[in-house]
Amino acid sequence: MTPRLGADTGLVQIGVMAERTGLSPRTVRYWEELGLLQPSTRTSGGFRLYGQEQEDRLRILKTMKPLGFTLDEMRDLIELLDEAAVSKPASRRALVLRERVNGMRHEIALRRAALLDQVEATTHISKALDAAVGSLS
Amino acid sequence: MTPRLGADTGLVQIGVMAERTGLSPRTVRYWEELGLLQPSTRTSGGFRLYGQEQEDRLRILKTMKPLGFTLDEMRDLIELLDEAAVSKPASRRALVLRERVNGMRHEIALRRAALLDQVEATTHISKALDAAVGSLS
DNA sequence: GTAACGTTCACGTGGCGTCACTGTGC
DNA sequence: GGCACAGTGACGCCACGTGAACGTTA
Repeated sequence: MTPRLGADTGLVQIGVMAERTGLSPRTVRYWEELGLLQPSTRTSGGFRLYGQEQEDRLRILKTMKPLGFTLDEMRDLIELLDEAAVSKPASRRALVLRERVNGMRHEIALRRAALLDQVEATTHISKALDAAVGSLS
Repeated sequence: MTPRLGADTGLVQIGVMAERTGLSPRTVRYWEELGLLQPSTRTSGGFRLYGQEQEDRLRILKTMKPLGFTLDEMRDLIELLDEAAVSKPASRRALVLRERVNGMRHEIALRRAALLDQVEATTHISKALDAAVGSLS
């Protein structure tokens, strides 16, 4: 009588979701605690259940994290996108959101530039290593 | 009678060096504690004195840090380069060092690839933001 | 019955910042 | 001799987790 979790719902428990996304269950719970995602529902016994939407979100988060955003910033961004998705165009709210999204884009452009600088730096270091190897040959 | 620190020696105290390199004195001392650099000498009273060589090293370290290396890894790299600089070519030691340098280069290539992936990721996120803004207009 | 899940709390780590107090030096 | 700067040592902090303990669920 307990509803099965199988193919019908497409929902999985935290362990499966963790495995799929390459995160630890512990980390998923931690991110939830910070407000980055909610399980789509829970079993009557309290087990978290996740669907495709959550998996997508986890992958996005996992991708964004190494860009140097803090988890709090990522939560803000996600809230922003969620809100934008349901906000009426041309509303006053939409104006504010557009403003904030532009701010984010600027921020991201800065990170991007920083990343490119760092790529540059790797070539410098490689050259230093080449020089070191050169003196050994 | 106390030796002057002025133009003759070119040596400066930690505060000046910190300012020059954009690091805090605390950071410079901390890096020393981890073995990343030594002051070229000290005053009789114990003040650290730094020269051009240390400044160069600090700049290199500062550049490398955002590439995702830990300070310990950076210390290893520096030791490696120092040793390579004084090691006889064609010695057995040189062989080992060349090996390790190659390992490092591989590691750096991996970081570089990761950085480029991250640059890619910024464009994806930007697109997501574009879409969000688009739905608001 | 056992593996996975739940919560809560504490601890660890890297990389410094920040006292607090003492010593140096121009 | 005054005042900024330097020294050491210890503690604090932040972000990001990772156990450990102990009970519940599938």
